[in-house]
Amino acid sequence: MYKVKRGLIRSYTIDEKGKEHIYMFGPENWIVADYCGPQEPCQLYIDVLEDGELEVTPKELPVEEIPDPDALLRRLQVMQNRIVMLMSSTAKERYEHFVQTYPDIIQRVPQKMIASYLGITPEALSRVRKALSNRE
Amino acid sequence: MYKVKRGLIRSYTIDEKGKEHIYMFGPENWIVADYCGPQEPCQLYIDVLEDGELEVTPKELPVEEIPDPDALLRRLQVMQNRIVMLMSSTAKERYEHFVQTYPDIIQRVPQKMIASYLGITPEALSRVRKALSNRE
DNA sequence: CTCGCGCATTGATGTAGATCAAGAAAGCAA
DNA sequence: TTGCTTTCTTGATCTACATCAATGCGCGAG
Repeated sequence: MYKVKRGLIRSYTIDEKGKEHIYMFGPENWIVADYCGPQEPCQLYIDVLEDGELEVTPKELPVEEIPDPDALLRRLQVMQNRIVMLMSSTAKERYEHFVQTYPDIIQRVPQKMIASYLGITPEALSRVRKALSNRE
Repeated sequence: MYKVKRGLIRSYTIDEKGKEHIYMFGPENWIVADYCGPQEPCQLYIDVLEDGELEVTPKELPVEEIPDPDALLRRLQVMQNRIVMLMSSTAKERYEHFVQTYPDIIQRVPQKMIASYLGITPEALSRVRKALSNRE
């Protein structure tokens, strides 16, 4: 469980076909963690995109001492939105939503990572962007 | 925030095109809630599939008094899996995973709801099932 | 029983986005 | 600067799944 003080990190999985899927970005003040059970192997990888400073919490911590329970609720909310979005929106809609929600992140990571976060290929994202910029 | 004592409930959204998307099923001992912010309108609907008994917690409850914080962590884990799955798996893989994970629910709800949970159409689910039963 | 209605199945066709391949730009090291 | 690597773009084709439409199958109400 990492709390980002400065910098930018990402967490992602690699599926059976070897493809990376970005699960979330962690800019300043976000908490990034792999919430897997106590014994099961975690399925997320985490790495650093921009140097910075992290605060690490061991996952053995008893639940009662979770530093910021509100953050958990906010996280649930974000994930809920993400699921609804993955089920009901097109690539274009998802991208527009991402731009609105995380305008700063767009500047800070390569497009292929945004594509990966959105669940589409870099090619598809490129075309979406083109379509949007054409119709101003 | 509902805790299911007996019975079966579901939560779902309705998108702009009027389509329903089942967000989760709530069998015995599950907690179902819409984790939206304090003011924003909730986006989930909840209704009952099998009569039973619910325990209701008002959402104004301060975070510290959340009855079962472990449940929140488990929930995060389930949602994490769901997101990864929506991004990386085909309809068939998602269905197989669902069957393994919730074998009982399959018996209890109509297929169209399972399709909706998986993010596919009932027709597509029907074909997936046919394909699976053909190759034994 | 039988009528009606929601659910499941099946087929034909459409489409968003994936995949493959090849260039063009943009970093970045030396 | 030059060259090398990585990212972005563009086009052609392919495929999983959606959509539309028709048919069959329970099942509950009358």
